[in-house]
Amino acid sequence: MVTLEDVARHAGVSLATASRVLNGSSRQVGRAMRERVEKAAAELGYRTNVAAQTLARGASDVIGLVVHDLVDPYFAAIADGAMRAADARGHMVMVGTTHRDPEREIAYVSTLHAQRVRAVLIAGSRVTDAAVTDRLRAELGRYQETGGRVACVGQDLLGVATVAPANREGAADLARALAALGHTRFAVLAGPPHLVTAVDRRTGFAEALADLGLPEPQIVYGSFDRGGGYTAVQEVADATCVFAVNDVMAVGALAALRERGVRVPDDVSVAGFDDIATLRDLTPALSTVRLPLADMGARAVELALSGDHGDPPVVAGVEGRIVLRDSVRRLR
Amino acid sequence: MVTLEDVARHAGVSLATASRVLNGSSRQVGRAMRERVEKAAAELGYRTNVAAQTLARGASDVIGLVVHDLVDPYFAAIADGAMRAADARGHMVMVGTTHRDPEREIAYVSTLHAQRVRAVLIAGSRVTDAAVTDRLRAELGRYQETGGRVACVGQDLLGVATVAPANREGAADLARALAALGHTRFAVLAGPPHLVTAVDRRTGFAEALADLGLPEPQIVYGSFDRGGGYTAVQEVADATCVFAVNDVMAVGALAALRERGVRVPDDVSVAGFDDIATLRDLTPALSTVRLPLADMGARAVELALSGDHGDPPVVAGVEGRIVLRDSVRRLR
DNA sequence: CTGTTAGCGCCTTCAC
DNA sequence: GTGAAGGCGCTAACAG
Repeated sequence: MVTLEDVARHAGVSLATASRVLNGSSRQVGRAMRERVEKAAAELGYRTNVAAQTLARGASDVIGLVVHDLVDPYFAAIADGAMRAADARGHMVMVGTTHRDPEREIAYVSTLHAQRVRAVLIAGSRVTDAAVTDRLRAELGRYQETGGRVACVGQDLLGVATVAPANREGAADLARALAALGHTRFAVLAGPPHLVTAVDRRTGFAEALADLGLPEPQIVYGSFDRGGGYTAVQEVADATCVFAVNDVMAVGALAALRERGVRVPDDVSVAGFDDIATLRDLTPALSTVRLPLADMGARAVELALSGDHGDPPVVAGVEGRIVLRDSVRRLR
Repeated sequence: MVTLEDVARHAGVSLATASRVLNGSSRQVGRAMRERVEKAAAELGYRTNVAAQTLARGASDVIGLVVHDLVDPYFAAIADGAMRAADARGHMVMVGTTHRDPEREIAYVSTLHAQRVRAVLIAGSRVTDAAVTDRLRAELGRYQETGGRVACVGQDLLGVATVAPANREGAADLARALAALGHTRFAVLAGPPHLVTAVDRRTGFAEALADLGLPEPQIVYGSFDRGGGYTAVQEVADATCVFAVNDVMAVGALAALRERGVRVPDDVSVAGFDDIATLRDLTPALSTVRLPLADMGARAVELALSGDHGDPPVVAGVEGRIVLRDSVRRLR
C-alpha cells in the first residue's frame, strides 16, 4: 500500500510538500516540485487514504442519506437529486434504507455519526409516535453537537432544516379540482394512520371537501404501498372518485379495479399524489399532485451544508402542482 | 467530541480496556470493568470514530456501489438487494451514480479506493470500447492489489467476480417463445450499439430467429431508456412483434404506439426484458424476461466478500425466465 | 516556498 | 484480565 511518505521519498521532497500538492491545501507549491510529486504519485499508483485524512482534518466529505426504500420511486428520485447535488460539491453519499422501521432510522443516524459524515439527510414521512420522534431528535442532537449538519425531507418535526412538501395544501387543491369536475362522493385510500404524510394528505383533502360543503369522504386505511391501494380500494362503497394518498397506492387501486372490471374513469375516477415519473405511462394516465422530488433531494443537501452552526433551522416549503389526466372524468 | 480516552478516564480504566469493550476485540474483559465502561460511554454519549478505527485497523467496513442511475428501477432493484446483503453483514454502502458515463465509473473506483472501502460493486452494462474497459480494469487492479474486493453485475469482461445475467440466452428463449405464437416478422428496438447488454440481447434474439429459419428482424438503434423505445418504435416498418431490449424502452414504445392509435397486442405485439416490478401494472401487461434483480445485487455482495485474495474470479450465471403477458398475441 | 514535527482517535502487540 | 506505548497515514501549525 503506497503512502504519502512513499511518494514524498520517491520524489525527494518532504511529506508536507507532497501533501500540499496531492491533497489540495491552500498553500502554493513551486512548479518543479509539484510536477515531481505528481509524477511520483502516478508512478507509484498513490491513492489518498481518506480515513487518515478524515482523522487528521477532523471532517469527512461524505454525506449520509437515510431513506425508507430505494425501490420506491419516490425515494429513488429524492436520492438521485441529493446525489447529484452532493456530487457537485465533491461529496460521496452513504445510503441507509430503513424499510420503514423508525428504529433503523435512529440506528442509522448513530452509525453515520460514527462515520463522522459531514451531514445527514433524512428523507421520508415522520411517524405520529412522539416517543420515537423524540429519540430520533435526541440522536440527531448528539450528532449536531459535534458539528454534524442535518436536513430532513418531510415534516418539520425534528427541529432541523427541513424541505417540507405542502401535503395538506396539495391534497386540498386536488380536492377542489376534483370537486370542480362535479364529483361529490369521494373515498380516500388513506394509508396508515401513524404516517404523518398520509395523515396530512388525508386531512387536507377531507377539510377542503368540508369547506365546500360536500359530504365526508369514505376513509379506508391500509399500507402506504401498492398493496395498500390494491386492498383498500375494494372496500370503497359508492364513491365516484377515489383519492389514493400516493401514486404507488393509486397504481394498486387501478390494478384492483381493472381486475374487477370497473372502468376508470368511466365508472370511477382515481387520483394519486407525487407524480412519479416511472408511472407516467400508465393507462389511464394518473391524475396527481406533482412534487419536484429530485429538487427536494438537492435542496436538502443545500440546506444541510449551508448556514452556520448556531442558525435556527430553515424550513423550505415545497408546493405541489395539480396535474389532471385521463384517470379522472368530468361529471357534469 | 467525546473520545475513547474520555470514556476510559471517566470509567477509570485504561484506553485498551475501553477499546476492547466498546469496539469488539477478541479479548475478554471482566464483567465489572465492562459495565463501568459501557455506563461511561452511555453517559458521555460516545460514538466510535470510524475514521480512526479504519486507519488503525487498515480496513473499513463500508462497501462501495457504482450504478448508472438510481432512478432506473433496474438499478434501484439491484442496489436494494446489495444493500440488504451488505446490511446483513454489518456493512454500510456508499453509492456512486455514473449516469452512464464510463469515465465516471473509473473515477468512482478511484474515489472508493481512496475511501479504502472493503469492496467495490460495479453494476451495469460494459461498453464495447475496449480502451475504456481496459482502463477500468487497470483501476480495479490497483485497488485489488491493496486488498480490495471487487464484484461486477453484468458482463464478465473485467476479470473480477461477476454476476452475469444470461442476456443472449434469455433473448433467444424469448424469440423462440414469440415465434411459437406464430410471429415471423420481428423488429428489435436495439438500444445503443456500444452497450454490451443491448448487443447481447439483440444478437441472442436475432440468432434464435435465424436458427428457426425466420427472416432477419428489423434492427432500430437508439438510447437505452424510455425515450429510446419511444423514438425507435416509430421507425418500425411492418413487424407483427417488437422486442425492446429492456422494459423501460418497451414502455416508451407502448406510449408511442398508443399515441399513434396502434393497438397492442391486436395490431402489434410488444415484449421487453428485465421484468421491472414497478412496471407490472401497465396495460397491456408487458411480456418480458424476468431477471432476479435483487438477488443479483445480493449475490454480488457475497461474491465480493467471499473467497480468498488469490482465488480466480467466480462467474455466477443468472438465468432469465420468460414471462408472457397480454402485450403479445398468438397469431395462429 | 519548503521542511519539521506534533498530534488526530483508535488498535494491538507486548509486558505485567 | 489489564495497562502501557508505538504506530496507522495524513494535516496543519510552526520554523526556516
